Amino acid sequence: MRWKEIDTMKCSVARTLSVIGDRWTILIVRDVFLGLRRFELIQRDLGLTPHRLSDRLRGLVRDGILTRVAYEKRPPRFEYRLTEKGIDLYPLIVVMMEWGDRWMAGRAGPPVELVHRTCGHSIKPELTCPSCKSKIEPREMSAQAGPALKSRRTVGRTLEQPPVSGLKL
Amino acid sequence: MRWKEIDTMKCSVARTLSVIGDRWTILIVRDVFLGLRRFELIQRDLGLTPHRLSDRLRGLVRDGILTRVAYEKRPPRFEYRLTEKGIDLYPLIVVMMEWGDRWMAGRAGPPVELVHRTCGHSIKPELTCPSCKSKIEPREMSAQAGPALKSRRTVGRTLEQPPVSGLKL
DNA sequence: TTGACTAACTTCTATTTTGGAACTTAGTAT
DNA sequence: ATACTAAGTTCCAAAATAGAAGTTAGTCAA
Repeated sequence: MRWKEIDTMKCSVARTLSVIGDRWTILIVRDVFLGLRRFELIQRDLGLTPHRLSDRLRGLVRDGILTRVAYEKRPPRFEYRLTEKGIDLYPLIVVMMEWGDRWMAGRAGPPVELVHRTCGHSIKPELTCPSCKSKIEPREMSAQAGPALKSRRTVGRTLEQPPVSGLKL
Repeated sequence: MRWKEIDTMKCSVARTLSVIGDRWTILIVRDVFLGLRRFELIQRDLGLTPHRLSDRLRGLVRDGILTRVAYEKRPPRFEYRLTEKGIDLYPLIVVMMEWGDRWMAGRAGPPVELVHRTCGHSIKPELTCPSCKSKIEPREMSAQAGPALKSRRTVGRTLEQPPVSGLKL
Protein backbone atom coordinates (compact mmCIF):
# COMPACT_ATOMS: atom_id res chain seq x y z
CA MET A 1 0.00 0.00 0.00
CA ARG A 2 1.18 3.46 -0.83
CA TRP A 3 1.08 6.15 1.81
CA LYS A 4 -1.27 8.25 -0.32
CA GLU A 5 -3.96 5.62 0.05
CA ILE A 6 -3.61 5.44 3.81
CA ASP A 7 -6.74 7.50 4.42
CA THR A 8 -8.84 4.89 2.65
CA MET A 9 -8.34 2.50 5.57
CA LYS A 10 -11.30 2.07 7.84
CA CYS A 11 -9.32 3.17 10.86
CA SER A 12 -9.29 6.50 12.62
CA VAL A 13 -5.67 6.08 13.64
CA ALA A 14 -4.67 5.62 10.00
CA ARG A 15 -6.78 8.59 8.93
CA THR A 16 -5.21 10.75 11.59
CA LEU A 17 -1.79 9.68 10.37
CA SER A 18 -2.77 10.62 6.84
CA VAL A 19 -2.86 14.22 8.06
CA ILE A 20 -0.10 14.40 10.68
CA GLY A 21 1.85 11.23 9.98
CA ASP A 22 4.94 12.52 8.25
CA ARG A 23 8.25 13.37 9.83
CA TRP A 24 7.82 17.04 10.72
CA THR A 25 4.16 17.91 10.89
CA ILE A 26 3.57 17.20 14.57
CA LEU A 27 6.63 19.21 15.54
CA ILE A 28 5.38 22.13 13.48
CA VAL A 29 2.03 21.93 15.24
CA ARG A 30 3.81 21.74 18.59
CA ASP A 31 5.73 24.88 17.73
CA VAL A 32 2.56 26.74 16.86
CA PHE A 33 1.07 25.61 20.18
CA LEU A 34 4.12 27.04 21.93
CA GLY A 35 3.65 30.36 20.19
CA LEU A 36 5.98 30.12 17.21
CA ARG A 37 3.64 31.18 14.47
CA ARG A 38 5.91 32.58 11.82
CA PHE A 39 7.74 30.82 9.04
CA GLU A 40 11.19 31.91 10.00
CA LEU A 41 10.81 31.14 13.70
CA ILE A 42 9.53 27.64 13.07
CA GLN A 43 12.18 27.02 10.48
CA ARG A 44 14.95 28.10 12.81
CA ASP A 45 13.52 26.16 15.73
CA LEU A 46 13.22 22.89 13.84
CA GLY A 47 16.23 23.33 11.61
CA LEU A 48 14.44 22.17 8.51
CA THR A 49 14.75 23.52 5.03
CA PRO A 50 12.39 26.28 3.88
CA HIS A 51 11.25 23.95 1.14
CA ARG A 52 10.11 21.29 3.53
CA LEU A 53 8.46 23.74 5.91
CA SER A 54 6.68 25.47 3.07
CA ASP A 55 5.32 22.13 1.90
CA ARG A 56 4.15 21.06 5.34
CA LEU A 57 2.51 24.39 6.14
CA ARG A 58 0.67 24.28 2.82
CA GLY A 59 -0.53 20.81 3.72
CA LEU A 60 -1.63 21.82 7.19
CA VAL A 61 -3.59 24.73 5.78
CA ARG A 62 -5.16 22.51 3.11
CA ASP A 63 -6.17 20.02 5.80
CA GLY A 64 -7.71 22.69 8.00
CA ILE A 65 -5.26 22.44 10.90
CA LEU A 66 -3.76 25.89 10.42
CA THR A 67 -4.82 29.13 8.77
CA ARG A 68 -2.48 31.57 7.11
CA VAL A 69 -3.16 35.08 8.32
CA ALA A 70 -1.55 38.32 7.19
CA TYR A 71 -0.35 40.18 10.26
CA GLU A 72 1.18 42.99 8.23
CA LYS A 73 0.19 44.42 4.86
CA ARG A 74 3.33 46.18 3.73
CA PRO A 75 5.64 44.42 3.50
CA PRO A 76 3.38 41.35 3.24
CA ARG A 77 3.95 39.09 6.24
CA PHE A 78 2.04 36.04 7.41
CA GLU A 79 1.57 33.91 10.47
CA TYR A 80 -0.03 30.55 11.02
CA ARG A 81 -2.80 30.00 13.55
CA LEU A 82 -4.41 26.86 14.82
CA THR A 83 -7.98 26.20 13.80
CA GLU A 84 -10.34 24.35 16.11
CA LYS A 85 -9.35 21.15 14.35
CA GLY A 86 -5.74 22.01 15.08
CA ILE A 87 -6.39 22.93 18.69
CA ASP A 88 -8.03 19.57 19.07
CA LEU A 89 -4.61 17.99 18.45
CA TYR A 90 -3.60 19.18 21.89
CA PRO A 91 -4.25 15.88 23.66
CA LEU A 92 -2.08 14.15 21.08
CA ILE A 93 0.83 16.47 21.76
CA VAL A 94 0.30 16.02 25.49
CA VAL A 95 0.35 12.23 25.46
CA MET A 96 3.37 12.16 23.17
CA MET A 97 5.11 14.47 25.57
CA GLU A 98 4.19 12.30 28.54
CA TRP A 99 5.44 9.15 26.85
CA GLY A 100 8.68 10.87 25.95
CA ASP A 101 9.02 12.18 29.49
CA ARG A 102 8.62 8.72 30.87
CA TRP A 103 10.62 6.65 28.44
CA MET A 104 13.02 8.93 26.64
CA ALA A 105 14.04 11.65 29.09
CA GLY A 106 17.53 11.21 30.43
CA ARG A 107 18.44 11.77 34.04
CA ALA A 108 18.05 15.48 33.37
CA GLY A 109 14.30 14.94 33.60
CA PRO A 110 11.50 16.27 31.41
CA PRO A 111 12.35 19.37 29.37
CA VAL A 112 8.88 20.87 29.72
CA GLU A 113 6.17 20.79 32.39
CA LEU A 114 2.48 21.39 31.95
CA VAL A 115 0.54 23.68 34.22
CA HIS A 116 -3.22 23.55 34.60
CA ARG A 117 -3.94 27.25 34.93
CA THR A 118 -7.43 26.60 36.24
CA CYS A 119 -6.10 24.95 39.39
CA GLY A 120 -2.54 26.18 39.30
CA HIS A 121 -0.83 22.84 39.56
CA SER A 122 1.97 21.36 37.49
CA ILE A 123 0.37 18.15 36.27
CA LYS A 124 0.59 15.04 34.16
CA PRO A 125 -2.82 14.75 32.47
CA GLU A 126 -4.41 11.30 32.63
CA LEU A 127 -6.83 9.49 30.36
CA THR A 128 -10.01 8.82 32.30
CA CYS A 129 -13.34 7.18 31.71
CA PRO A 130 -16.05 9.86 31.43
CA SER A 131 -18.55 7.29 32.60
CA CYS A 132 -17.02 5.97 35.82
CA LYS A 133 -14.46 8.76 36.28
CA SER A 134 -11.55 6.44 36.98
CA LYS A 135 -8.15 6.49 35.35
CA ILE A 136 -7.99 4.20 32.36
CA GLU A 137 -5.50 1.36 32.34
CA PRO A 138 -4.79 -0.15 28.93
CA ARG A 139 -5.69 -3.66 30.10
CA GLU A 140 -9.16 -2.49 31.07
CA MET A 141 -10.09 -1.53 27.53
CA SER A 142 -11.59 -3.45 24.62
CA ALA A 143 -12.16 -2.37 21.07
CA GLN A 144 -15.35 -3.30 19.26
CA ALA A 145 -16.74 -2.58 15.83
CA GLY A 146 -18.39 0.84 15.58
CA PRO A 147 -21.05 2.14 13.20
CA ALA A 148 -18.77 2.03 10.17
CA LEU A 149 -17.69 -1.57 10.74
CA LYS A 150 -20.79 -3.53 11.68
CA SER A 151 -19.81 -6.72 9.84
CA ARG A 152 -17.10 -7.90 12.20
CA ARG A 153 -18.35 -8.17 15.71
CA THR A 154 -15.32 -7.99 17.90
CA VAL A 155 -12.40 -6.10 16.51
CA GLY A 156 -10.03 -7.14 19.19
CA ARG A 157 -9.66 -7.53 22.87
CA THR A 158 -6.86 -5.18 23.57
CA LEU A 159 -3.86 -6.29 25.46
CA GLU A 160 -4.60 -9.82 26.32
CA GLN A 161 -1.48 -11.75 25.64
CA PRO A 162 -2.16 -15.43 25.91
CA PRO A 163 0.80 -17.72 25.29
CA VAL A 164 -0.76 -19.13 22.19
CA SER A 165 -1.37 -17.61 18.85
CA GLY A 166 -4.83 -18.82 17.97
CA LEU A 167 -6.03 -15.40 16.91
CA LYS A 168 -8.39 -15.28 14.01
CA LEU A 169 -9.63 -11.74 13.88
CA MET B 1 18.40 18.84 10.51
CA ARG B 2 18.41 15.21 9.57
CA TRP B 3 15.78 12.91 10.97
CA LYS B 4 18.44 10.74 12.61
CA GLU B 5 19.38 13.59 14.89
CA ILE B 6 15.82 14.25 15.98
CA ASP B 7 16.27 12.57 19.33
CA THR B 8 18.92 15.10 20.28
CA MET B 9 16.26 17.79 20.58
CA LYS B 10 15.35 18.74 24.11
CA CYS B 11 11.74 17.89 23.56
CA SER B 12 9.82 14.82 24.62
CA VAL B 13 7.52 15.06 21.63
CA ALA B 14 10.52 14.95 19.30
CA ARG B 15 12.07 12.07 21.22
CA THR B 16 8.82 10.15 21.04
CA LEU B 17 8.72 10.75 17.31
CA SER B 18 12.26 9.42 17.02
CA VAL B 19 10.85 6.04 18.02
CA ILE B 20 7.36 5.97 16.50
CA GLY B 21 7.52 8.84 14.04
CA ASP B 22 7.80 7.08 10.72
CA ARG B 23 5.00 6.17 8.38
CA TRP B 24 4.04 2.69 9.59
CA THR B 25 5.21 2.16 13.12
CA ILE B 26 2.13 3.41 14.93
CA LEU B 27 -0.11 1.27 12.76
CA ILE B 28 2.00 -1.78 13.51
CA VAL B 29 1.68 -1.06 17.23
CA ARG B 30 -2.06 -0.59 16.81
CA ASP B 31 -2.29 -3.98 15.12
CA VAL B 32 -0.43 -5.63 17.97
CA PHE B 33 -2.81 -3.96 20.43
CA LEU B 34 -5.70 -5.40 18.45
CA GLY B 35 -4.24 -8.87 18.68
CA LEU B 36 -2.38 -9.23 15.38
CA ARG B 37 0.91 -10.44 16.66
CA ARG B 38 2.36 -12.36 13.74
CA PHE B 39 4.37 -11.12 10.81
CA GLU B 40 2.07 -12.36 8.13
CA LEU B 41 -1.11 -11.10 9.76
CA ILE B 42 0.27 -7.61 10.26
CA GLN B 43 1.68 -7.56 6.76
CA ARG B 44 -1.62 -8.55 5.24
CA ASP B 45 -3.60 -6.14 7.39
CA LEU B 46 -1.46 -3.13 6.54
CA GLY B 47 -0.61 -4.11 2.99
CA LEU B 48 3.01 -3.21 3.33
CA THR B 49 5.99 -5.03 1.93
CA PRO B 50 7.73 -7.69 4.00
CA HIS B 51 10.88 -5.64 3.72
CA ARG B 52 9.34 -2.63 5.35
CA LEU B 53 7.60 -4.61 8.05
CA SER B 54 10.74 -6.54 8.85
CA ASP B 55 12.63 -3.28 9.23
CA ARG B 56 10.03 -1.70 11.45
CA LEU B 57 9.62 -4.73 13.69
CA ARG B 58 13.38 -4.91 14.13
CA GLY B 59 13.33 -1.25 15.12
CA LEU B 60 10.47 -1.71 17.56
CA VAL B 61 12.27 -4.61 19.21
CA ARG B 62 15.51 -2.63 19.37
CA ASP B 63 13.66 0.29 20.98
CA GLY B 64 12.03 -1.93 23.55
CA ILE B 65 8.44 -1.52 22.36
CA LEU B 66 7.97 -5.12 21.26
CA THR B 67 9.60 -8.43 22.02
CA ARG B 68 10.00 -11.25 19.57
CA VAL B 69 8.85 -14.53 21.08
CA ALA B 70 8.97 -18.01 19.58
CA TYR B 71 5.51 -19.55 19.87
CA GLU B 72 6.56 -22.71 18.07
CA LYS B 73 9.91 -24.46 17.90
CA ARG B 74 9.58 -26.61 14.79
CA PRO B 75 9.06 -25.08 12.36
CA PRO B 76 10.42 -21.89 13.93
CA ARG B 77 7.61 -19.34 14.28
CA PHE B 78 7.55 -16.03 16.08
CA GLU B 79 5.15 -13.48 17.39
CA TYR B 80 5.56 -9.96 18.63
CA ARG B 81 4.36 -8.85 22.06
CA LEU B 82 4.10 -5.44 23.62
CA THR B 83 6.48 -4.63 26.44
CA GLU B 84 5.42 -2.28 29.23
CA LYS B 85 6.96 0.55 27.26
CA GLY B 86 4.82 -0.50 24.32
CA ILE B 87 1.67 -0.89 26.36
CA ASP B 88 2.25 2.63 27.59
CA LEU B 89 1.64 3.81 24.02
CA TYR B 90 -2.01 2.99 24.51
CA PRO B 91 -3.08 6.56 25.33
CA LEU B 92 -1.38 7.73 22.16
CA ILE B 93 -3.34 5.27 20.03
CA VAL B 94 -6.52 6.25 21.85
CA VAL B 95 -6.18 9.98 21.30
CA MET B 96 -5.24 9.49 17.66
CA MET B 97 -8.31 7.37 17.26
CA GLU B 98 -10.50 9.97 18.92
CA TRP B 99 -9.16 12.76 16.74
CA GLY B 100 -9.72 10.66 13.65
CA ASP B 101 -13.22 9.79 14.83
CA ARG B 102 -14.04 13.43 15.26
CA TRP B 103 -12.39 14.98 12.23
CA MET B 104 -11.85 12.28 9.66
CA ALA B 105 -14.73 9.82 10.00
CA GLY B 106 -17.25 10.11 7.21
CA ARG B 107 -20.97 9.96 7.78
CA ALA B 108 -20.53 6.24 8.39
CA GLY B 109 -19.27 7.14 11.84
CA PRO B 110 -16.29 5.79 13.77
CA PRO B 111 -15.00 2.38 12.63
CA VAL B 112 -14.12 1.25 16.15
CA GLU B 113 -15.53 1.91 19.61
CA LEU B 114 -13.77 1.57 22.92
CA VAL B 115 -15.32 -0.24 25.84
CA HIS B 116 -14.21 0.25 29.43
CA ARG B 117 -14.57 -3.29 30.68
CA THR B 118 -14.38 -2.19 34.30
CA CYS B 119 -17.63 -0.27 34.04
CA GLY B 120 -19.03 -1.82 30.87
CA HIS B 121 -19.63 1.39 28.96
CA SER B 122 -18.67 2.36 25.44
CA ILE B 123 -16.65 5.51 26.04
CA LYS B 124 -14.52 8.29 24.67
CA PRO B 125 -11.64 8.65 27.14
CA GLU B 126 -10.86 12.20 28.22
CA LEU B 127 -7.69 13.91 29.36
CA THR B 128 -8.20 15.09 32.90
CA CYS B 129 -6.23 16.94 35.55
CA PRO B 130 -5.17 14.49 38.27
CA SER B 131 -5.08 17.38 40.70
CA CYS B 132 -8.51 18.97 40.31
CA LYS B 133 -10.17 16.05 38.48
CA SER B 134 -11.73 18.17 35.75
CA LYS B 135 -11.52 17.63 32.02
CA ILE B 136 -8.63 19.49 30.48
CA GLU B 137 -9.32 22.07 27.80
CA PRO B 138 -6.35 23.08 25.69
CA ARG B 139 -6.75 26.75 26.51
CA GLU B 140 -6.43 26.04 30.21
CA MET B 141 -2.90 24.71 29.87
CA SER B 142 0.49 26.35 29.91
CA ALA B 143 3.89 24.89 29.26
CA GLN B 144 6.86 25.86 31.38
CA ALA B 145 10.50 24.82 31.50
CA GLY B 146 11.06 21.57 33.37
CA PRO B 147 14.15 20.20 35.09
CA ALA B 148 16.08 19.74 31.87
CA LEU B 149 15.44 23.25 30.61
CA LYS B 150 15.93 25.58 33.55
CA SER B 151 17.51 28.41 31.56
CA ARG B 152 14.39 29.62 29.80
CA ARG B 153 11.65 30.45 32.21
CA THR B 154 8.46 30.30 30.26
CA VAL B 155 8.45 28.03 27.29
CA GLY B 156 5.16 29.19 25.97
CA ARG B 157 1.68 29.99 26.95
CA THR B 158 -0.20 27.46 24.93
CA LEU B 159 -3.02 28.48 22.76
CA GLU B 160 -3.31 32.15 23.27
CA GLN B 161 -3.82 33.67 19.89
CA PRO B 162 -3.62 37.43 20.16
CA PRO B 163 -4.11 39.37 16.94
CA VAL B 164 -0.53 40.52 16.94
CA SER B 165 2.67 38.69 16.45
CA GLY B 166 4.91 40.18 19.09
CA LEU B 167 6.01 36.79 20.36
CA LYS B 168 9.57 36.57 21.51
CA LEU B 169 9.81 33.21 23.18
C1' DT C 1 10.78 -38.45 -2.19
C1' DT C 2 8.61 -35.16 -4.94
C1' DG C 3 5.66 -31.32 -5.04
C1' DA C 4 2.79 -28.09 -2.84
C1' DC C 5 2.27 -25.18 1.08
C1' DT C 6 3.36 -21.96 5.07
C1' DA C 7 5.45 -18.30 8.07
C1' DA C 8 8.90 -15.32 8.31
C1' DC C 9 11.86 -13.33 6.21
C1' DT C 10 15.95 -11.10 2.54
C1' DT C 11 17.65 -9.09 -1.88
C1' DC C 12 17.32 -6.18 -5.77
C1' DT C 13 15.68 -2.28 -8.30
C1' DA C 14 12.48 1.65 -9.31
C1' DT C 15 9.93 5.44 -7.38
C1' DT C 16 8.99 8.84 -3.96
C1' DT C 17 10.35 11.77 -0.27
C1' DT C 18 13.53 14.44 2.04
C1' DG C 19 17.72 17.44 2.57
C1' DG C 20 21.11 21.16 1.12
C1' DA C 21 22.39 25.05 -1.21
C1' DA C 22 21.33 28.88 -3.80
C1' DC C 23 18.00 32.12 -5.58
C1' DT C 24 13.52 35.18 -5.59
C1' DT C 25 10.02 38.56 -4.15
C1' DA C 26 8.29 42.48 -1.97
C1' DG C 27 9.24 45.36 0.63
C1' DT C 28 11.92 48.68 4.68
C1' DA C 29 16.03 51.20 6.54
C1' DT C 30 20.44 53.85 5.90
C1' DA D 1 22.31 52.30 -4.29
C1' DT D 2 23.27 48.93 -0.91
C1' DA D 3 22.13 46.16 2.81
C1' DC D 4 18.62 43.79 5.31
C1' DT D 5 14.30 41.02 6.37
C1' DA D 6 10.41 37.59 6.14
C1' DA D 7 8.57 34.35 3.50
C1' DG D 8 9.11 31.83 0.43
C1' DT D 9 10.76 28.89 -4.59
C1' DT D 10 13.93 26.11 -7.67
C1' DC D 11 17.14 22.64 -8.60
C1' DC D 12 19.73 18.59 -7.64
C1' DA D 13 21.65 14.83 -4.56
C1' DA D 14 20.77 11.58 -0.91
C1' DA D 15 17.80 8.70 1.74
C1' DA D 16 13.61 6.13 2.50
C1' DT D 17 9.91 3.48 0.66
C1' DA D 18 7.39 0.30 -2.65
C1' DG D 19 7.04 -3.73 -5.73
C1' DA D 20 8.49 -7.92 -7.32
C1' DA D 21 11.02 -11.98 -6.78
C1' DG D 22 13.74 -15.21 -4.11
C1' DT D 23 15.21 -17.72 0.44
C1' DT D 24 14.96 -20.64 4.67
C1' DA D 25 13.21 -24.06 7.53
C1' DG D 26 10.19 -26.62 8.04
C1' DT D 27 5.06 -29.60 7.52
C1' DC D 28 1.71 -32.28 5.05
C1' DA D 29 -0.40 -35.34 1.36
C1' DA D 30 0.20 -38.64 -2.45
